[in-house]
Amino acid sequence: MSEPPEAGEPRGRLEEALRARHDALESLRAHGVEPFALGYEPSAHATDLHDRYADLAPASTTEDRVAVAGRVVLLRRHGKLSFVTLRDATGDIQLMLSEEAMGRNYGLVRDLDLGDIVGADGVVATTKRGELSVKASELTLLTKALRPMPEKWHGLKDPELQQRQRHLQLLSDLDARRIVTARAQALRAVRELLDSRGFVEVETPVLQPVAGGAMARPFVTHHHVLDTDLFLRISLELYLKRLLVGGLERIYEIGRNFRNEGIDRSHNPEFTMLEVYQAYGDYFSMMELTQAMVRAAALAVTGSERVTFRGTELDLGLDWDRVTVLGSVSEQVGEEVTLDRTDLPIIAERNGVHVDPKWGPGKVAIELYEKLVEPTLVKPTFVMDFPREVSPLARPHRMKPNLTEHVDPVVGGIELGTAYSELTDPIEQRAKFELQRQAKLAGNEEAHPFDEDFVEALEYGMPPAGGLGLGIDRLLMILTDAGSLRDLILFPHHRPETPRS
RNA sequence: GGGCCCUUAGCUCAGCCCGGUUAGAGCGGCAGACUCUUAAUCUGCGCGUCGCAGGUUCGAAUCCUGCAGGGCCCA
Repeated sequence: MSEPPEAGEPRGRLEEALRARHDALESLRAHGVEPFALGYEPSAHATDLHDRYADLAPASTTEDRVAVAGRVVLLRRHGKLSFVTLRDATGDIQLMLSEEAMGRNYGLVRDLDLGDIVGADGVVATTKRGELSVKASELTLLTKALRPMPEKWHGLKDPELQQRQRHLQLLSDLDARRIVTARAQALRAVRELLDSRGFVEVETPVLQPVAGGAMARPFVTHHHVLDTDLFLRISLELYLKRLLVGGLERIYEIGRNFRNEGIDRSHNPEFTMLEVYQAYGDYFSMMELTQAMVRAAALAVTGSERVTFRGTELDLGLDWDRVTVLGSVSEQVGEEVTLDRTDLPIIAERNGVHVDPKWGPGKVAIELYEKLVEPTLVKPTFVMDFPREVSPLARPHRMKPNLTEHVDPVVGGIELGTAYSELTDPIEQRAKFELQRQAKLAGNEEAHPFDEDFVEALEYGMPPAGGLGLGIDRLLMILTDAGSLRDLILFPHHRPETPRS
C-alpha cells in the first residue's frame, strides 16, 4: 500500500504546470489584476502592421499609436526589457516591453505565461535588428491561460490530437488556419457565381420523415412530442425539387448531409453538399455550371485555374473532357460493352469485379466503371449516361434506351458530384421507386425509399430542369491538394476516447 | 473486412532488436541573472499509470497474447 500523495503536492508535470498557473492567477487577483477581462479595442492587426511598415528602417520609433491584442506565443524576458511574440487572427507581431516605457505596469510581464491573451497599447517601432514591434506603454492581461501550450517549435504533430483538439493545432500552427480560409473562399466564390446568375439560396429540412435523394443509410432520430422517428437527410434533392414545382426557377442550397457509413480518409459521417436546380435546364447546362463553379472556386482558393493535385497539374480553366460510362468501360476492357450483352458478368469477373447475382446489367456496368475507369480520370472529365437501373431520379436519355441523362464530374480520380436532366414524369418516378422498394425487400439497405409525398408533388407538374450536386469537401481536397477529408473538416468524427476514469 | 506500423512527461522525441541500477533529452514549469531578443542565453531544481489487461521471467518500457485508440496501404 502506498501513501496517498500529500495534499497540494504536484503529482506530475501537468499538475505542476496547472498549479503554477492557478497560483499566478491568484497572485494577480491579489494585486488587483482581473485575469479574465471584459473587452478590449484593438486598432490594428499583425499583418496590417507588417504591410504598412514594411519599409521602416531598423532602430526606428514612430509616433503612430496602435493597440494590438492576441495570444502570447513566444516570451523572451531580459530583466528590464522583454520581447513577446503576439499572435492574432492575421499573424504574429512582436511587442517590445520595457520598464523604462511602462513603469509599474512592467511588473505584469513577470506574471505572463505562454498562452495568455493580452492587449498592448504603444507606438510602432523597429528593433536594432529591424524587427517590427509595438513598443508598449501599457500592457493589459485579457485572459489568463491555465493550461500549458503545445511545444512552441514543433507544435502538435500527432494527427489525432490535431483533429480532436483542433483549437490547439490552430493556435500553434498558423498554416492550419487554411482549413478555415480555403473553405470560406470556395463557398464565397460559388455563392457569388450562383447569385450572379439569378439563383436563390434556400434552406430545407435536415430532419426528414423519409431520407431520400441518394442511396445511403441514414441516421435515425426520434421526435418525442410527435412520438415519431425522423431521419437526418442524406441529400437535399427532393425538397429542392418541390420548390421547382412551387414555381421557383433557380435555387440552391449548401448544407450538411449525414450518411451512416464507415469513416476513413475520404468519408466523414457528415459532409457539406451544394445542390443547384435550374428550371428549363438539362444536364448540359449543369456541366457548364459545374465548370464555371469549379473554376471560380479554384481562383478564389489558389489564385489560379491551375492546381497541383497529387503531383499532377490540373487545368481547371479548360473545357472538361466528356466521355460516356459504357464508352469508357469499353475502352478499358478492350471490347464493346453494352447493357444487352449476356456475358457482362463474365467480362466483369475477368476484370476483377466480383458480381453479385442480384445485380442487373446496369449495376455491373457501374461497378466496372468505378473500379476500372474512375480512378484513371485525372484530367477534369464529365462521365455521361448512366444506366437507368442505378439512377432512379434522373430522366431517361433523349436518344439512348436504358440510359439516363446522368453525368458525374470527376477530377483527379475523385467523383466531385452528380448532375441530371431531372426526371419530371411522376408515373415513371413512381415506377422507379417501386423497383427500389423491391430491391430493398431483397435486402439492399441502400435502396432509395419510396417517397409518396414527393411523387404527389411531381403530379402537380415540375418544369424540365437540370440539377447538380457538388461535394464541397471533395472539391476542397482537389483545390488544396489534401490527402484526407480530415484535413479539411475542422472537427472530423473519431471514435469516442476510452474514459480515463 | 485484410495487412503493416504507432502509442514513453502537458508537447516534440530517444530508449525497445539483444530483458538487468533510480527510464532520458529538448520545449514547457519553478528559483535566479540579464535593456535589442528572434525556438534568446546562462546557473540551479523538480516533474512519469512507459496506452490498458494478462502472461513468461529472479527481474519487463523492452519478449509473448488479448484489448483500445490512431496512422498508412489494400479491398
